[in-house]
Amino acid sequence: MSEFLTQHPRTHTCDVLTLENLDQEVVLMGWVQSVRDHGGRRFVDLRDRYGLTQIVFKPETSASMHALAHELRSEWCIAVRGLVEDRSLNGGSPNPRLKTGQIEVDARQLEIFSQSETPPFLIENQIDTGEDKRLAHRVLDLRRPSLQANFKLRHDVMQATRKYFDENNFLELETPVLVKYTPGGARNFLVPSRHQPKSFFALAESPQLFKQMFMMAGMDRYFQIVKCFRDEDLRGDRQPEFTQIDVEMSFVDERQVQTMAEGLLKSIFKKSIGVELKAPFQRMTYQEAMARFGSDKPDIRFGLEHTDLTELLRNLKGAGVPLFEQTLAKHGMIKAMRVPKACELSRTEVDKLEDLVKQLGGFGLGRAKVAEQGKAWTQSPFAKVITPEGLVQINQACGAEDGDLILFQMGKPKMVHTVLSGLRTNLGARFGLIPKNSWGVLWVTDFPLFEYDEDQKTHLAAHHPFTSPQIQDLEHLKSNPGVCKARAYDLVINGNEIGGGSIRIHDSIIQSKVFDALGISPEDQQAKFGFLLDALKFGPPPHGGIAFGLDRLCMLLAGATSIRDVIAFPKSQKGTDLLTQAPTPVDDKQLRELGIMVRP
RNA sequence: GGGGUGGUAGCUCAGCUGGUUAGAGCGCCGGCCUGUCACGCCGGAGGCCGCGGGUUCAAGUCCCGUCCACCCCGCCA
Repeated sequence: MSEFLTQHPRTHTCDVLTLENLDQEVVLMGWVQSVRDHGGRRFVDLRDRYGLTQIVFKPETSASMHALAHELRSEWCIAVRGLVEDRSLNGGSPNPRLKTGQIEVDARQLEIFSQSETPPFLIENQIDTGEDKRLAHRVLDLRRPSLQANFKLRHDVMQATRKYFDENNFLELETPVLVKYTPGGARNFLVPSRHQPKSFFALAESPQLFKQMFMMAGMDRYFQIVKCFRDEDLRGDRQPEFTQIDVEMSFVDERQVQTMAEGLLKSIFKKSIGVELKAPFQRMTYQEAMARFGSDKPDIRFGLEHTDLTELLRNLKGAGVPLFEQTLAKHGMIKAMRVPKACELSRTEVDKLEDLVKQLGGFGLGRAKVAEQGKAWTQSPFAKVITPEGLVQINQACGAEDGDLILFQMGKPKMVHTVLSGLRTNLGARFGLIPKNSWGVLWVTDFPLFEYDEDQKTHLAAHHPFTSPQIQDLEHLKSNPGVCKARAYDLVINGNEIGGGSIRIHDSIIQSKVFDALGISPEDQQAKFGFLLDALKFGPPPHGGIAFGLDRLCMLLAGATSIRDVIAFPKSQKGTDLLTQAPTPVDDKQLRELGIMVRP
């Protein structure tokens, strides 16, 4: 039994003691950050969640404790009782970098709760350890002050969220995790049913339909901080299980959902990092975002905008450049990005950009350096063949002046946008064009309702099949689904998709038409979504909502570069848990019980 | 599914065109040290060079395969 825990409970945390506590007897508990042993003076930095406090062991205070302190090693868990002393009165010097740097605790009593093996890496903020090792020893990794700060921030975000929605009459309601499997969309994790052999649940990829049914049930305003599961390939900002702030409201249009979301974001930014966001947020249509930035989640904190040259060059019949002519003949797109001369790129650096282009799926990188008052190009494969008129018009369209570099990309629009926006992000970061401590927040609106899938030769829902079409497009649902726009909106922060939502369909006739456009037969509609269609028969309210990626939001607020730094126990990129080694095979007995046979 | 980067001591990394006994810094262990806080000084231990093949008189180094981590494309209604 610990004498400390029964007789001397903790009196303070390691961040609070100052000269105001002089001569008080205090009890601190925590981990040994470091030991500096001078023989007659032994210094220990004691660390807990809150901070560091220096402990000093002196033979004249306690010879036995001074001797015991000799045993101490990094990460041992200890308790210390002693008097708060002024460092500078003891022949020492204050440490201005520590909140508690004016004082030290002269230890009269030391208890070692537990010893520690030598940790595989240092517990300090500067992380220079491979991520696989950090994840394998996640408990130690989480002891780092920087990660502890991340999780404090995550807590603050969640609390701000709950408070905000509570104050605005939202109910925090829960939805099932084990749900009906529905094909389409993200791959589902499957859970075999023991009671219903050969049948499976899916883990919810989002609470979408349940929150809509809450609206139909008259709950009026719903929110939930909820885990979602998607069995897709991972990225730095994507985990197979992640957390959403999920919201749904009745009797609203886009603007009201967005205003509510802006209030939430303002509150979260204020309470977690003390930043005042200005609302309403900037707005941009999907079309404009793609045209100017080649992305539906543009980082608007810097320039390097794109120019579409397709029409211009079509009018000029390719302007003498065979590559342009071929692209136009194949109905491809030609876009350019002006890199101002301030962003100096050597020829070899531009050559290296070509590698990036290929990584992004492009074939090559057209280029031209503007010279002679915009009358000539150098360092360009097009320079010899382009018509003078074409050259001048391209320069003008791009706003390019002498010394500027124009980068070209042409082909299928999707590829052109992927490559050019990838280049933009890369160069923006390389030239430090992104202002520090700035927040590029915007709504992207007017998304297409459908995307055409070239493999399946069919239209798929761009957002999800319950998204309401814009009213002027209703007539095109059948005849020309490709032009229909959705009442959908994304919230983008610093080039990250942080949230997305829509106004939903509350009219069963329109819902059927959308299903028709998606090529889902009436029988399938009934089999897959019968419960929803049924609910739509009983007076559904107009409703809409939004969901935010809590992990991504916390990542941005924490200044982290990976979502894994704000998830306590994340998975590796292959979806495995390096800490517990999950997933693992299971016993035959278990499989038999579930009626499952595993292929060898 | 595809492309890229990396894997050498506990950690971070160096190791050239293949050539003696594979190095450094930090950490670790022992000793000394009464004012450190990146403490200092002296001494010491520590290696399946990711794994499996191959080429060669000789492989950390070259070739093939494979595993793992990370980044990107596809994918993520």
